[in-house]
Amino acid sequence: MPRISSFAAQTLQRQIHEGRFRSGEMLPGQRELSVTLGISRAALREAISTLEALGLVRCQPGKGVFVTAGLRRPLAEVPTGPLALPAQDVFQFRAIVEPAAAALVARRRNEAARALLEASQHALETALHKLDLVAAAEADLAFHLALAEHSANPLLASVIRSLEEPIGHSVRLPFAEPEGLWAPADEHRAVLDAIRAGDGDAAHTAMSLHLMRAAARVGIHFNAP
Amino acid sequence: MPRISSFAAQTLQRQIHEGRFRSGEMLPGQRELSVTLGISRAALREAISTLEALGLVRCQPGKGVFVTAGLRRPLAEVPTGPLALPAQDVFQFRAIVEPAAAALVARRRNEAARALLEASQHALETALHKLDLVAAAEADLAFHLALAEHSANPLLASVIRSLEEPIGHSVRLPFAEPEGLWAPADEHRAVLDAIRAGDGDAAHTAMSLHLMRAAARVGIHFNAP
DNA sequence: TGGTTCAACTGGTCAGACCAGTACAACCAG
DNA sequence: CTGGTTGTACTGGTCTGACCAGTTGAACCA
Repeated sequence: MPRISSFAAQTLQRQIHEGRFRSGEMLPGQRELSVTLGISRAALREAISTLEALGLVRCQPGKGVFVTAGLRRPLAEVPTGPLALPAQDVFQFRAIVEPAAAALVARRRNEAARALLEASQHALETALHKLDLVAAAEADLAFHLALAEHSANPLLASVIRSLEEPIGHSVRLPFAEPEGLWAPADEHRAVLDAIRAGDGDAAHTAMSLHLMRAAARVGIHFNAP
Repeated sequence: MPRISSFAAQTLQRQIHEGRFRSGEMLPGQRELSVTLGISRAALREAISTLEALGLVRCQPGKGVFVTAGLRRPLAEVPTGPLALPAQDVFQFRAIVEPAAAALVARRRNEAARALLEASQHALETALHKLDLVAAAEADLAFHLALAEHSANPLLASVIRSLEEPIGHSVRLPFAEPEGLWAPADEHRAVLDAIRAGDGDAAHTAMSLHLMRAAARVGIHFNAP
């Protein structure tokens, strides 16, 4: 890693990500910053050129260097809490990402993932037999989270994981309706069957159908993606 | 536009894309090049920093500056992204959420959204005409962000917004390839046409295709969701 | 009070110097 | 002749200190 300017670029990048410099804020002056970093202004300016090309900062002659990097708060920005997000939006978003996750899991044909999902499914059915709705909602959520976790896409997994709370809420909603109590379990089974068969398209369809029906059960309709 | 180093970066970009300097070749020495361009070496070096961040060029101390644009190179050598996310995962995730966002925008038939997207498209084409890759990548990213922002789903918008940097990085990658420079603009136009027509399915397909091709341009293939 | 001026910032550019690697040719000892 | 050493002329990387051109705001004067 020889190259002071690269090092400086990485340092600034990290500090921007860590929130040391926030979006829209001005960086310290180049003269001051070069002293702080212990490098010359020329090297600093090369680092800034790199950051500007990467779209993290923007220079304005006579004014300063401003951070333009996006607000780095994926989770904090999403209002969590049951009432913060319209259930319709949550269902719509889930209908976008979860079928994709199901399809990815199916195509992976991963034994461990399959076993975990079957365990969740078993827990859900057991809970329903005992009419333990709290445990059922828990197992239902676990199924969806496990699916995301084993999609082999870290981004997808992390996004769904970060939405655990609103998803948990939307999962709980249908259990408040006495009729069709077993519908979620049946629909999960369809997803599971497709995964067992390694059929990505079928898993996608099954999960899509599941979400659409779950939403319908609580009187929510959304535009299918 | 007053900024010698930007001008130099654009000039070199053009010369690389026009074949004045070919892939793998060494650029003239910085001292010589600065004289040729009529600027100081410091300014030239800032321009080279920009090109290196864009992945068009690679500096090797003691040897020279080499053109890497259009070279089939391992992904590891691609300029390091802000988050250390594999580009393949980013493209796969984008291929899940962005087509859905495009479809939602198309079905909304919102005039303001359409105008904003067309402005981004115009900015992209203008930048490409000037071979200003920094501005082009910026306009490209703006198009994708605007799409998410006007999907009318706050969750979708927030998730994509929070991934601005990895997305921005994956958007920049293809611009380092000299061939198919206009492909992103053409593919965006297809998406825009579908949105104008209010055809959600067509928008979904067009965006899906765009992401698949953009990934293919940098040698990345992922399982389509 | 209102307009002008001035000084202290900001980033942008420049010139010239030096260091640390690389490459290669010339050289000299075996 | 061969093989290793040395010298030298390149390369990019860094630093210093200077100056220019905008921006800003306070001090000043009409």
